[in-house]
Amino acid sequence: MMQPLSVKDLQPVSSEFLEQKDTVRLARELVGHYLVHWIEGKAVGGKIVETEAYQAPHDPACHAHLNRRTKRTEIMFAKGGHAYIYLCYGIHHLFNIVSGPESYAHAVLIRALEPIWGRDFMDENRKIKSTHNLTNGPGKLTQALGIDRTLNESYLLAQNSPLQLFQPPAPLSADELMVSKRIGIDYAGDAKEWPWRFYEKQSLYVSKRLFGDKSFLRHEAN
DNA sequence: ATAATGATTCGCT
DNA sequence: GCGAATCATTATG
Repeated sequence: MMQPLSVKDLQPVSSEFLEQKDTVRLARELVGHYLVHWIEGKAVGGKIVETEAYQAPHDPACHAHLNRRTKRTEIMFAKGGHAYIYLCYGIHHLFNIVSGPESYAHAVLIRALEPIWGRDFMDENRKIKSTHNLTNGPGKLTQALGIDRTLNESYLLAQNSPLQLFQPPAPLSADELMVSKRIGIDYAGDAKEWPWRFYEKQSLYVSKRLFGDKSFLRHEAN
């Protein structure tokens, strides 16, 4: 059977990949990639299984809607590969990968992860029993990985970045992927219907599935 | 299994 | 002040 996947065997992503202008496509393609937070030389992270695209200027759900520049949104205008991490509901740190060329305020929210490396560290951070609840949500995964706003604005492609992104050994095929509307943006009018959320169909580590997969729900209850 | 609610801080009007 | 790209807990059927 397969050896456990080692970070050493993975290729970092390219700057071209993260600077592509089509951020919806990037969000789709990032599913299956690997995110690592290096903590005292140890890898903590896993496979990205759920993402959402946010794209100024025409996306009302994007913090930089209409290209509004504030202290908070400024980093979204940087070139792809920077981290945009902000505090949500006063409690949760949400991790985004800034994307597109410089001056394009685009980002991909990382919503769920399949835990692979540093499980002990994650368990300790999360203090929760079920492994299915470790990283299946944008606030949960940052807590598990120890990601907070001290890492805001860091550049993931820098030589010794504490946060790194790696390519999948093989790309995910189209039939392994699901598309849905984005979550938690009811205030965004029309845009709340846009199909800009992507997740791995059979993953047990997705935050919220579409209607109708009863067999999964039974599985999840364990 | 679904619904309601409190937590808690920051950005912005 | 208001509301937020969320989550855990509690209550109820």
